[in-house]
Order: sequence, then structure tokens, then C-alpha cells
Amino acid sequence: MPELPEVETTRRGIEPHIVGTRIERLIVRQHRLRWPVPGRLASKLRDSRITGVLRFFFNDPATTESGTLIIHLGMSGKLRIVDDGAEPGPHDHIDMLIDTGIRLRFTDPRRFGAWLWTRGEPASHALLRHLGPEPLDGEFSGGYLYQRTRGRRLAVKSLLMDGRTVAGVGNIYANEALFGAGIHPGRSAGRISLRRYETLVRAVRDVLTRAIGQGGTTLRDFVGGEGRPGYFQQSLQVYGRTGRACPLCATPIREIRTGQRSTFYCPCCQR
DNA sequence: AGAGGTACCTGGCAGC
DNA sequence: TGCTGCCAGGTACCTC
Repeated sequence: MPELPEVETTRRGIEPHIVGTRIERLIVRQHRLRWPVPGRLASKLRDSRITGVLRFFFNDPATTESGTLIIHLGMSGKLRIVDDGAEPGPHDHIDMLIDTGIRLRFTDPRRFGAWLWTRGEPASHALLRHLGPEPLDGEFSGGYLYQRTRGRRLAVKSLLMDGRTVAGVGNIYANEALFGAGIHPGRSAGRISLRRYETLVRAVRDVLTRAIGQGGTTLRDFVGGEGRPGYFQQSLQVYGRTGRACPLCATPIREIRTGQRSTFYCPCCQR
């Protein structure tokens, strides 16, 4: 689930297999996802040609001729390409049968993901409308964060994880980026200087770019689009490393809760 | 308006 | 061994 690197890895994994193909059939074994899978989704998609795979935040909208299928991976959702005869497991909720003889299989044990349909401009769909810029976009800058946060007391880590501010930074990469920028995760967003926000934006871009290059982070149940694991976990510097030595100063990494989520930081390097 | 808590669902794991 | 409780990549919705 995916944070941006996991979604982008998934997109890159499936895109070459499905763009330009025709959807023969959709098999929905479980309709109860984050929101119910629309009853008429299968008939809308039948015989549609897939013209592209876009990406917005945690969503993988697949553009077809007649509209856009919005796939949200939630926390535990995976998309992968399987052979036509592959037996479904208990959490393989949806199969999309492609005319080339393969299937796009959606697996989601926790069922926080979603499959939705929109006929209009996907960016104006209710799920996507309020999303902030993507972290690798030019619009996401130190000035942007600085301006948005004057007078706000919210912890900067919670700010980073709010999709309305920036889309695609979840718990893992928020922790890593704040370490990279030397900013304490609990610091009030309104009490961070423009200069430090510029450093933070560079750190966010750096950690996401490196994670995409390594195919994301494998945590428990993430597997890339083609079933390969991500290797970024080996590069994590603070996430999940409570009590272990900070890679910069060897001070033990601390763990706290910020907005109900586990937060990891170096008490010496991050202020 | 901003900030924090709750709910959704299942699996894995630590602790008893 | 088996049960219980807690935690996990997200985010909409509710309340204060």
C-alpha cells in the first residue's frame, strides 16, 4: 500500500501488459471493498480498450475508451499480472481478463482498497478532487509548505501525511524524509522556517525517488506489479528501527505516536 | 477552521 | 497449544 513508490512500482509493472489491450471480462468475487464495487462495473468495462494507466496518489486509474476505472490500493491492496488459469486465493477479490490471455488480479486482505468508475475527468472525481500536488511535481515546494502552515500547530509529520497537502507520502516515507531533513516529527508545522521547508521538500523527493528506483519497500505484504519484492526496506534509516543506532550519530532511534501512527526519529539529529 | 479520534477489515505476532 | 490484544502501508467522517 501503498505510498507513492509502491503505487508507481505497481503502475510500471502492469502498464506494459495491459495498455492497448481489450478487457474481455471482469470477475468480481468480493464486492465489499472500502466502498462497494459498482454493480454495473463489469458491464461498463466489457470490451473496453485500455488506453493508458495514470497515477494519482494512492490510485491507479486505468483509462479506457469510455471512462476511467479508479483503483485504490488502500493499505494492503496489490495488483499483479497472472496467467489465465491461475487459481484465486481467499483475498483475490477481482480478476480482469485481458484479450491477450492474462489476468490483472487484485488482492486485498484488509479490503481498504476500492474499484470505482468515473465517466468524467478523473481529477474531478470526489476521491481525487481534494488531493494536493504530487511530491515530485514542481508545485510542491518549500514556499508552498511554508505558506500553507503559518499559524498551524499540527505536527509536521501529520501535515506530510495529509493527502490534501501533498499526495503520496505515507507513514514510512514521512518518517524517512523528516530524518533526512533533520526535523523533529512532532514540531508544529507553523514553527518551521522557509529554509527548513526547502530542505524538507528536497528530502521528500530524494527518499521517494530512491524508493521508486528500488521498487518500493517490502513490508509484510507488498509485492510489486510483477510479483517482485521491493528492496527499499534495506535503505530505511529510522522507520521500524526503535532502539537501534542512528546511522549518522549512533544515538538510539526513538519511537513515539503522532496522530495514532508510529513515528521514528533520532532525538539528536532531528530538532 | 483546524485538530484529533474512530471506524472500516484481516492477518500476523507477542505475550500470557 | 491456544487464546487475546495489539499493530499494520490509508483516509473519510465525526466531534470538539
